[in-house]
Amino acid sequence: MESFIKLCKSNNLKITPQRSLIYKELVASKDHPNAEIMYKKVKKTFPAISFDTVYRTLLTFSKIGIADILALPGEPKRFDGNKKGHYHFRCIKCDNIIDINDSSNIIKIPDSISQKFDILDSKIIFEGICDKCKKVN
Amino acid sequence: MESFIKLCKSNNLKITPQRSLIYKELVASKDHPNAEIMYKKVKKTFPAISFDTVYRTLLTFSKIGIADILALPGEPKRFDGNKKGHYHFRCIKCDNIIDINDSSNIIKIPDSISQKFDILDSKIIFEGICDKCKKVN
DNA sequence: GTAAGTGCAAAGGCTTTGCGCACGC
DNA sequence: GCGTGCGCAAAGCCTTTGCACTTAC
Repeated sequence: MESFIKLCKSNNLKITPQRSLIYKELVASKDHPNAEIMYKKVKKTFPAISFDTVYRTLLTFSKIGIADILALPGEPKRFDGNKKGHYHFRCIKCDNIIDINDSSNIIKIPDSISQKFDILDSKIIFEGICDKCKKVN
Repeated sequence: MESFIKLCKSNNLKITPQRSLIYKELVASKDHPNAEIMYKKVKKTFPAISFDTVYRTLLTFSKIGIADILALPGEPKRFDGNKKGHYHFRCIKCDNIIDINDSSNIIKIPDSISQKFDILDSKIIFEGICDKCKKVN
C-alpha cells in the first residue's frame, strides 16, 4: 500500500478513495478480472463509483506498472495485479486463468535472439485443460 | 494449396475463390496482418470482395487450424498463417511483429506443471525493441 | 436441389473521449 | 486556487449477426 502511494506521487497521480480501493481489490484478486468484474467488486464497498472510473484507473495502473493487461481473442481485457514475473495458464474449458510462477525458469532465450532484440517483457499464455476440468470431463 | 483443399473438405467448407485467395495471401504474408490489411490485399486481385467475407474467412481459418489469432492490447486482432510452432517478438517502437522459430526450444515446461495441466498450446509474445529501431535511436 | 458462402447493412459490445463539477494537494 | 480525477453520456471502433441472393457440390 505504501509502494502504491509512492508510485502515484512519482507519477503525479492523486490518491483518491476510488484509486486506493481499486488498487486493493486488484492486488487481492487471485483471478484475473476484467473491468466489468472489477467494477462489481468495488461497487460493493463504494456504490457510487462509475464504471468509467474503474476502467480508466485500471488503464492508468497498467501505464505506471501496477497492473498488467491480458489480451485474449474474443474477450474483454483482463487485468492482473501480480507483477512478479510469472506466466499464465488458461483453461479452454472453464476459462479460468491460473498463474504459473517462474520458479523454474521456463524460458531460455537463445543468445542469437537476445543479441538481435532488446527483450523487455514477455507475455506468455499456455492453453489447455486445467486439473479440475480434467477430473470432471 | 492441396492441403488447404483437403482441410476444407474435411471440415465441410466449400472451396470458393474468395477463400482460396485469402488463404494464398495469408500464407504469403510475412507480417501478421489484421483483417483490415488483409482486406486491402485481397481487394487488389478481387475488387468485389467484402470486408465481412475476409473477416469471417479469417475466423473460419483460425477455427480449422489454418490461421492463428494474435490478440494484443489496444489493437485489432492480427492473423498469422505460419502454423509451425513459433513465437512472436513485437517491437514496441515500430509495432512490427517478427517470428521467432523454435529451433532452440525456448520453452521448457516443468513436470510439476505438465502433470497438473494438459497443455495444448502456448501463446508467447516477447516485447522489446527490434534491431532496426535500435539502430535508428 | 441443397447447404453453405457471400455481400450488404445494421446492431452489438468493449473501449475511449469530452465536458462540467468535485476533490486532493 | 490549480490541476487532476470523477461521473455522465455519447461517440468510436472493431467485431458480430441477420437476411436475401448466389454459388459450390
